[in-house]
Amino acid sequence: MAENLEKIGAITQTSRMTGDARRSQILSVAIKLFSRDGFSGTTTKEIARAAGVSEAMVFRHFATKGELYHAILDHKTCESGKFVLPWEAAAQKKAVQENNDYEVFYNLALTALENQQKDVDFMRLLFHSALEEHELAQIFFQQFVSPLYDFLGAYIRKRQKAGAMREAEPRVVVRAFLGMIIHHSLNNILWDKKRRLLNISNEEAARSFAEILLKGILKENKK
Amino acid sequence: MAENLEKIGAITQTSRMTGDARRSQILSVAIKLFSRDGFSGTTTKEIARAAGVSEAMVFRHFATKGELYHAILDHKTCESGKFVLPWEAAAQKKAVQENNDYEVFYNLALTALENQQKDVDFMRLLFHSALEEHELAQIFFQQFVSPLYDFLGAYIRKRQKAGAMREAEPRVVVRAFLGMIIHHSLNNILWDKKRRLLNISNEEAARSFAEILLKGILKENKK
DNA sequence: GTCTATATAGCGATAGAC
DNA sequence: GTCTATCGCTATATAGAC
Repeated sequence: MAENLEKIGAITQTSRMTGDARRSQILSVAIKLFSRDGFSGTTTKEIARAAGVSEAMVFRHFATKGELYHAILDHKTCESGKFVLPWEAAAQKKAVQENNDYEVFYNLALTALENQQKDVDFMRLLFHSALEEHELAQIFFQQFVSPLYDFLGAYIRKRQKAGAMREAEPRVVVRAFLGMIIHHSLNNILWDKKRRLLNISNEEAARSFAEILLKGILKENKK
Repeated sequence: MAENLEKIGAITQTSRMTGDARRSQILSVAIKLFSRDGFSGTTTKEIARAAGVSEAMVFRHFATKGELYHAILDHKTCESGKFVLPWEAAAQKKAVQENNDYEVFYNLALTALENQQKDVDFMRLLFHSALEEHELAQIFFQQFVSPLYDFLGAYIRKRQKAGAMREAEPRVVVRAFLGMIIHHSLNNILWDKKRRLLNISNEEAARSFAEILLKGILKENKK
């Protein structure tokens, strides 16, 4: 089913390693494989081979295949949680305070796009587990998506009260904006790398999306 | 792995059926199962059980598991191709001719959202196969997504030339708009049914998305 | 810590009776 | 057209030597 393990970047370090080193090495090849083929599409044999150890070693470090998968999800959710939350960056806080709408949306879009591009494996893992209705989807949802809705929703509400934005349900606006970003990332991951339907830089995408959200595409404002 | 086959709506018709009837019955339960658990996550035994027949019957109708999967994808791509293409509807053609921007985008969004809601199985199947890099993704892409970019892109270009829309790469605008729609559907399918992050009608969503795309959310047009 | 060898179960797929 | 029975294979997981 999965042929070329070389592409996985299999570490052919066959010499003896410390427990922890081996453990994280197994983890790292497993991430690649699970993110490529999903949980049931990946075999422990493949993982062992890609890590350059016997299957028994995998089961020494992780009692079951499911436990290995969980370890990855935990690891990834934690690690990503740290670097993905864009609104905690200093620049973003400043933009929010100064009501610099464009900066707020542009920064968010750009940070998200870059992070998603940096960790394609995590994106694939997330989608696989969402489809499989694995708990990662829920954890990620609670830790990241939900707060993001709150943050952006609150900002929009503030700007509406200030009379700067027109009336519209903030959560719907958030969904629209996140939709542009995530759908674009998803396209990049799943199609565009081969099919080149749309080939633009992250900066360009972030700028376009922020402008569309704020100004729309019509020339005349016919409200 | 997959416990409650009852939820699949397993047909417990055990009496003798005609070949075609049995074939499409197997197809229909297989659609449910594949869309829920993906290709490698679904076993032929489950399919047989859900269809109320023996495994041997499944293999009489479909030589291999892969062939069954293909039959589903073909079937679904065809069937959906017919009803999903929104720009062929009369109302949509009229709106395009009359340069009724709002109607064009609203109709497209609403049609897409309704179709996607009608056929959740197909959406899940599509995502599974996209992640698995199955050919359905490519077929669907060529038959549906690509023409949609062309259609909407051409409309936007026309309106830009007429001076009604500001300069912006049409394909990026298309991506932004489709992003809102598809991401919203995806959320409905994967999360919202349980978590109720955002609970709005398709009409409301289509209206909001069309308005955001066309007018943005700012009150003043500060170009 | 790592291996080979193996247990056990479940998979896709087939044979042959009815 | 449908079944039971079973094959050959591969999956996860374990035992025990080094």
